[in-house]
Amino acid sequence: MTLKPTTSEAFEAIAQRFRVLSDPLRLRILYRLASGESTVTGLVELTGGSQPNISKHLSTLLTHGMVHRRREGTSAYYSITDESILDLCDRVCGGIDRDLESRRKAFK
Amino acid sequence: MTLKPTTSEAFEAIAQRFRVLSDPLRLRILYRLASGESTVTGLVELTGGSQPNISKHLSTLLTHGMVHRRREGTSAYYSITDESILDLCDRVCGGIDRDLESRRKAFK
DNA sequence: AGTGAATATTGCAATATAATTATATTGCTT
DNA sequence: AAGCAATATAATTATATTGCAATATTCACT
Repeated sequence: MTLKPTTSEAFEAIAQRFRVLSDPLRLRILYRLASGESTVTGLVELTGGSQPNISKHLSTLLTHGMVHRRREGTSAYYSITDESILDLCDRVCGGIDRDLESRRKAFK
Repeated sequence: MTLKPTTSEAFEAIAQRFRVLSDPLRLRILYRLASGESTVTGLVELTGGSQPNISKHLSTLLTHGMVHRRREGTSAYYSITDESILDLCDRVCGGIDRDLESRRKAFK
């Protein structure tokens, strides 16, 4: 462990980041953006969510600096700010995977 | 990216893990447990939280497999199940750090 | 200016989460 | 078995989050 948070502000900050990632729809959006930028409409079509809902989730992702917005005409193109965010998700995925695997072993 | 979640169950599962990590007090507990197991009372003293509150947070951490509980007498010794959880936190810390650093540069 | 398309915002209802207080359980020790 | 210490569980209140429906904004085009 290289960085050790001590103040409550630090813990709040970390918790907040995790919270942003704690919604399935936001995760879906991020994974989609991993393969390149997309418009709101594109994300609406992919996810099946409503336009206002997607828009709002994108707004929170933007607020927390996880995505970047490029405006062009009436469209807004969103992209991932920091690819390492997906590394995080990947690690969590791996953790779940290992967890399920070990439970599977214990089962049989 | 090695694992790509597709089903909504998968996204829910990932989101859920992030959600467990999205509370400052739970993070504080995990960081404390990084330096070895601890009793509930120990964590109460460290964090300044109330006993029932700490107990409940430990219970959710236990439910989601992030900590292990060892009972001994009237005491319960909690420890981290998987150290890699803290790697996650560390990465988030690093992300915040880089973020602040770049903003600092942009500022001056 | 007026219309339509893309995106953003707001108000509302439902649900979920967190902390507190009070109470219950569990296991020593005498 | 009674009392005490450590932990766990309700029940309650306050707050936050989510999604939907309706509305607003912004820009392009005629």
